[in-house]
Amino acid sequence: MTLAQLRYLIAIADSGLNITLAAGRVHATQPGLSKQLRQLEDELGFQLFVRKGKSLDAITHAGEQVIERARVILAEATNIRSIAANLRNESRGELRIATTHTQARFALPAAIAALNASHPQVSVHLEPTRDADVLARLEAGQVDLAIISSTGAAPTSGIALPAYYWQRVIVTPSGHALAGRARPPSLTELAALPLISYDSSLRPESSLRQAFEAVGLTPQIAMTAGDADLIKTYVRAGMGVGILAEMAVRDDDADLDALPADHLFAPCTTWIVLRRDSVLREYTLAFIEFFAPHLGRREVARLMAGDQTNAAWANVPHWHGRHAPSRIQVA
Amino acid sequence: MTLAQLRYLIAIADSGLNITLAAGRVHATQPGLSKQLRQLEDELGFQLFVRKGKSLDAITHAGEQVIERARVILAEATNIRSIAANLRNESRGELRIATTHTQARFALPAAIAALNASHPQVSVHLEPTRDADVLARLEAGQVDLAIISSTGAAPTSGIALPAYYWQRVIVTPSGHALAGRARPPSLTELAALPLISYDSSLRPESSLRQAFEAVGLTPQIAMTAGDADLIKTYVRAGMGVGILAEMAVRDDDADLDALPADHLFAPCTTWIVLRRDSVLREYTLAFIEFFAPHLGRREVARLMAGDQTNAAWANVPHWHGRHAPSRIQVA
DNA sequence: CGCGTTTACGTCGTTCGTAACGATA
DNA sequence: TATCGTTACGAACGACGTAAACGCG
Repeated sequence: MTLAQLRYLIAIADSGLNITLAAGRVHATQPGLSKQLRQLEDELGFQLFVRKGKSLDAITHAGEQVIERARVILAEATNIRSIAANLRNESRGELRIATTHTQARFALPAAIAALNASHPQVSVHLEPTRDADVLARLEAGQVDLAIISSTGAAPTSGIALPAYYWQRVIVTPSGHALAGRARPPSLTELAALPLISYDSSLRPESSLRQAFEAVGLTPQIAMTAGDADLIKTYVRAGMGVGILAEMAVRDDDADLDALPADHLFAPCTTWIVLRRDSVLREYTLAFIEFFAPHLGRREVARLMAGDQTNAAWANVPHWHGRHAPSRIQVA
Repeated sequence: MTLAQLRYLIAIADSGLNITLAAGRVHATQPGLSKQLRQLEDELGFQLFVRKGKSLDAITHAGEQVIERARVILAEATNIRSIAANLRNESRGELRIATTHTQARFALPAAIAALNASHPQVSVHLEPTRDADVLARLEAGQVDLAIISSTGAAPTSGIALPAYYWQRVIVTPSGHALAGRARPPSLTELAALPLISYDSSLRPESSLRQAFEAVGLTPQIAMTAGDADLIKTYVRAGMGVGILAEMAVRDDDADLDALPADHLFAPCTTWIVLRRDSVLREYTLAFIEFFAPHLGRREVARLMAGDQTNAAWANVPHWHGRHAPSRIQVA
């Protein structure tokens, strides 16, 4: 058993059991991986994968267990290299972030630009990931940190640092009846309109859905999209009223009206999630502080060490606090 | 960085920074380790050890961190091999146990004999370890399980399974005044006598000491020894009254009188402690069940998974329950 | 016939042990 | 001078890549 064999094993598992693809990803040749996999299986004395003909068809039960352990080994090996890189003030490196479209499009650019200015040698990889898969990618070690939102409690896997709070807003075409009035819209009024929101609002545990159901209403979701830009496009086209994150409404949306909806829906928290026991590169800490200024090196170190005292929770800002005045109308 | 390099690194750290000794322990040559260590340091770009002349003098701060990570890596590599060995019903193996003298001498022999009968290919290594170091050796991966006693709460490091309860007994030479009476001895009476007990009873947090101090008495410890046999020897010699674990009093101590002391001292619990996230060989589970029959495969699996429901706690036996009638007089 | 895996083979790099050297107490 | 670590060297092993063969859809 060697570190290379374990690395190949993980690459194969993460490439959908396609050895050729995995070989490319680890910058090696396909016969090399094939042979090393065989040798590992020989040494362990059982199959890690189920073969169908010559191809790999599935992961063995024992294979799953081994892969789980191998991930820990590779993560710790990376940690050791991070310790070394930090110690020698190595400025190059990469930062892999798994997050959702809204974060990547509206919340992250400022922080990434700042990081790029202060650490030009760091290449940032934004990995677009479906909501449900973000934490899995983090746990699998495919990314260095995850940025994800939730209503209420922090994600249970990994270590979650609260970055900021945000609210939903109601978006209509400019001049829509809803926007002109003195009184903010109610849930009942919204339920009568065709709504456009994120894909995740179709899930029964969606906080949007739950807000309606709590008062016995069923929203009429005319359309969903994974992407705030798409939602805005279809709102412009008159397909319905958009409900989306306040970060997604910007100055260049002059042809849209945005109404606050914090009286209707519970606030959301955006979390930075880190792997437990991971050693962070210096630039990762810098990025975290750019993104969430209340999370300085000291606070992150304390939270990573498992300190549950909520000192960091006290200063979590609302999204507004850190950016140019929003276009959201105050009713 | 290779697994071998990390193994050598740990061996050196665990051999008191003596490379020659470490080389012997990993069955390799001294120049080999020396070179691999240098290569690892070159790759990481910093010194893992502080040199004094040619010798290793201390571990670097960064070295400590790397060693910590390397231990995790090696432990997980061992776990993978354990998965494999279990899967192929490998009957050979070794079981390394760190424990105190009393356990090794009086509590473990039956379980080890039973294990040897059912798994003759398993070689058991009893590692005599000072009380305070038992858990450190477990965490360092030098042993597979630790067996340790405490009054009250479970050890915090690792996963502690309660094996049995026990009490202290008062041991006197046969015919001693204390033993002949109708009433059991009081703390006040004991405090007036020269006592012989374990080394650990000198520590201020010792539960023996605390029992006396709770009622404002200071015991007169005439002598301590690490070893119940030594204590009994000096009790026989008339040097004083022994206070020791009930397991240490056996049928062949006919020339000693033993009085129960559970009305004076709080009960103790003996724990089996396992590393978190360790994969146990089948024979380790067998051993645990021999030693503590209420800890079957299912219970251990549940506790290892982090289940905090105290189902296993309900059936923890007292030492008496599992052995031939004790010689301890019931007052 | 294309895609993906395995087999075969030659080269290169690396590790390891032996032996000699060096430093330190 | 004994102990421990480093350097030097040669042999052997093992990994890797290229090229060709094999199976499968």
